[in-house]
Amino acid sequence: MTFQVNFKTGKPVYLQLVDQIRYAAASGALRAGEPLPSIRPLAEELRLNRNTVAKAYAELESQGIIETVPGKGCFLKDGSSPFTKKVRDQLLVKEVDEAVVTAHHLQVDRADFLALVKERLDFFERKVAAKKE
Amino acid sequence: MTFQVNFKTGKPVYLQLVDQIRYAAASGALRAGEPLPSIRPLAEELRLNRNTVAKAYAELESQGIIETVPGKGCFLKDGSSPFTKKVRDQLLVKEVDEAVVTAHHLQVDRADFLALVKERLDFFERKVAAKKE
DNA sequence: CCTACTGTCCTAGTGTCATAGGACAGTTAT
DNA sequence: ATAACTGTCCTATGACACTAGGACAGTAGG
Repeated sequence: MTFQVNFKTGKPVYLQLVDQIRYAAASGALRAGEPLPSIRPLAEELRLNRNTVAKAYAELESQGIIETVPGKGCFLKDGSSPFTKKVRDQLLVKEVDEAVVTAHHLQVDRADFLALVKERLDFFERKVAAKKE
Repeated sequence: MTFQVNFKTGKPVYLQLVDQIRYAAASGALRAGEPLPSIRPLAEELRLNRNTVAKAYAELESQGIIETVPGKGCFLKDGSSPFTKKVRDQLLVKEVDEAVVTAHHLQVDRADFLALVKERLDFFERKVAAKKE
């Protein structure tokens, strides 16, 4: 659970944090019900202002990924996406299309692309399995 | 070749244009060597400033997708990605991972996700084929 | 040459992002 | 009750991205 932010990328720091926490949750480094690092200590460790970290957590809560309990802290929610199947597909199609369009411009053909997708699915599944033992 | 931008999304307008032109190129609406709409007329049609459109075109050129000829205009380049296989995979992995992580949080399982990816690949292939006739 | 078109550069105005610190409400243990 | 935590809200400030309009350079055709 070690995060890294970069000021030079142009991408807002709080969104970088959001991505990394989403990634940590999907790869099993964080599990449902576990507490996230407290805002102030994490901000100090990353040399950020507490408000920047707080903004990232607020964004994660609005995405339904974490839950904050007043006075206690923030915790990773267990599954149960708050969206309907239709909305979830809309969200996913958007991201999948971006990858497909990029593959086209990079001249990566269908077979190579599918192989890459499977490889990354395996990668995450292995990570989650390793954490469960 | 009709584009639409939205000021309320928070995403910079010039990046929305970049996405749409990338999409148009990948789906066959634009083909290699064809000229893109001129900056000023397109800006007027979309009610944007010329520089906003110009910035989108500059970004596309830096991505190796279009080519601008001084005094003449901008044209869609033919394939031949300027990146090595290794760099291309790095770029793709980043986008694929984002989709995989999102799928995890949306509780979409491996089979459904792979089916969606194949469906979108088919979708683009059909569009390109339809334009070729 | 001159006009009309192409894209580009330069300089402002506006807004967002990140920092900073003060104050507040809820929880927990002493 | 007190102290030490948790997250939250507020305002102010500096840096930078986005948008916008004027002026400029290259190209093509009358």
